Amino acid sequence: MWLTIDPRSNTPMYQQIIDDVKARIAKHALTPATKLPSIRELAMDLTINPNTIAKAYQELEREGVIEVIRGKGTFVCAAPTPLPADAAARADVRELLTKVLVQAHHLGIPFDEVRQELEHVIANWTMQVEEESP
Amino acid sequence: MWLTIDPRSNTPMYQQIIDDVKARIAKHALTPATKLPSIRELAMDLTINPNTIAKAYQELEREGVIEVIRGKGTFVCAAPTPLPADAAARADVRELLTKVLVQAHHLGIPFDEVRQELEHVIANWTMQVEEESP
Amino acid sequence: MWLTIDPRSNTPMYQQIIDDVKARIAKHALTPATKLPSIRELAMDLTINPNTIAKAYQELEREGVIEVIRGKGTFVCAAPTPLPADAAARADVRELLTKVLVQAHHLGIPFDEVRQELEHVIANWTMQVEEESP
Amino acid sequence: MWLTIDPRSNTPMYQQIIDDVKARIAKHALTPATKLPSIRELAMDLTINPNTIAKAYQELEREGVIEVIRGKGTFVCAAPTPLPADAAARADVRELLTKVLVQAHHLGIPFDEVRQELEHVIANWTMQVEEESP
DNA sequence: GTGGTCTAGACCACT
DNA sequence: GTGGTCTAGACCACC
Repeated sequence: MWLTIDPRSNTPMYQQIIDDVKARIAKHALTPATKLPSIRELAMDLTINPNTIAKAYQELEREGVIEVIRGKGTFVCAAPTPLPADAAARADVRELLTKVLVQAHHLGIPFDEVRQELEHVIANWTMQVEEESP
Repeated sequence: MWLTIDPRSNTPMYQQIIDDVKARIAKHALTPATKLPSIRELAMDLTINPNTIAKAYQELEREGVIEVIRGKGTFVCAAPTPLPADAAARADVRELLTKVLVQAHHLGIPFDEVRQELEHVIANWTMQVEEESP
Repeated sequence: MWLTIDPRSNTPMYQQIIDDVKARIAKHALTPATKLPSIRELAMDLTINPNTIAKAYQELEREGVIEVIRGKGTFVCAAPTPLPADAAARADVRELLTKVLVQAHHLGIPFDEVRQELEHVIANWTMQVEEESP
Repeated sequence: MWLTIDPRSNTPMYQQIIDDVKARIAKHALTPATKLPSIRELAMDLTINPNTIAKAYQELEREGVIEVIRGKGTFVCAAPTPLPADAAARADVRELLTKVLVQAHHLGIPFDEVRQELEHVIANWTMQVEEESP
């Protein structure tokens, strides 16, 4: 019903949870004010330690993605980032894209196909919510 | 004169070396058969432990990016990956692009701007070789 | 009409109530013998659990700030602390001021400005009664 | 030799460590590039769990106060905040000072004495490095 | 019920 | 040697 993580991945489990929640929010599969499962609940579900989920939730709260209300639960925040257009943010994205192109080159994929893949991913946005934690 | 790495970064130093070499190759700043600096040389240059560079070179060789010839030195390999168009490779790129879009969303950057940034990075390819691992 | 509390804050709600009442008294916005709203009344107003307000009132009574008279209501006490000048109290204030200066340092604010801010706060005392617990 | 914390305080131990390190830096008892004791070392010294210190160090790094160099240790950062004068920072200090004055009022300490105490604390800055974690 | 803190002890990655 | 992650299980504060 909820997210699936891979304990054997080289990216830590708490980070996988963070990434997955952020991905779900970006894809509108998780809307503002939605209540996330409680730490213990999710821990049981994933059969991992509650501390690991607590760490993920704390980091997400620190990033302003979710908010914790004492004794009530944790909820998805309203506005992700109301800033109009940050230069640092654009540089950040540019750097990520550079890394994608570097890897594409070493996989033998021409830039044209990267463009196509980007269009493909954008077109199917909000559709695939499963599978994004290798 | 050669690559610059940041010991403070949370990405391990050996990984920074790997990323930098692969980026230079992708940008044709390092062409096949080019000789890389020796481990000791580079270690002195960066004032870091030779073991760290050895680890990076080993991993690069394992990936088929460079070639170590005993007694001669280490050299950039010829063809990165001559496969025409691997499905797994495309899925790999698609996944990376998904992550970029997720982060762009949380930075408040619309998809249009991501497209623009991709074009910008492709247009300036092979030009900027400095600075991509902080 | 009355105090406003923030359930999102990391300081507990009952503590916010305590702080707010004490601040209002210190600023003479609440004078001795004034009747506070009843627990049920306030609970309805803030739409929070009556237990939370009861806890705050209990603590305020324990500190001698307010007085609960069964069947009549709760009232602001007369003299906060008539002691002339307690050494322990001064040490207490000194410690708090130390913390302020430490934080000011890490915010890049020189001590001169802290002095100015103190004068500013003292000058505008009893004027602003809203907003001091987010 | 190093900091002393109180396990029975209502402020969590990891927070006490954070506060103490920041206080020492503010008082120049800890200068940039100084190496902090290792997690295990400090854990032995304080006879508390290494995880608790790890949490404190991580938070301090997140705040930009210290920096971790993989496999080497943790060090005090150089510039705390080079910003000239932030309005939000001043408001932050103002809010803290308001709280100090509120408490001073309830302790029966007049504002004049608060002023004196502030001068006293500033005058003796960098002198007392012991005792600030009640 | 909720999340927050702490302990004990383990394993891993990096230098 | 360093810090980073995870587990098991405990206790507490808040609502």
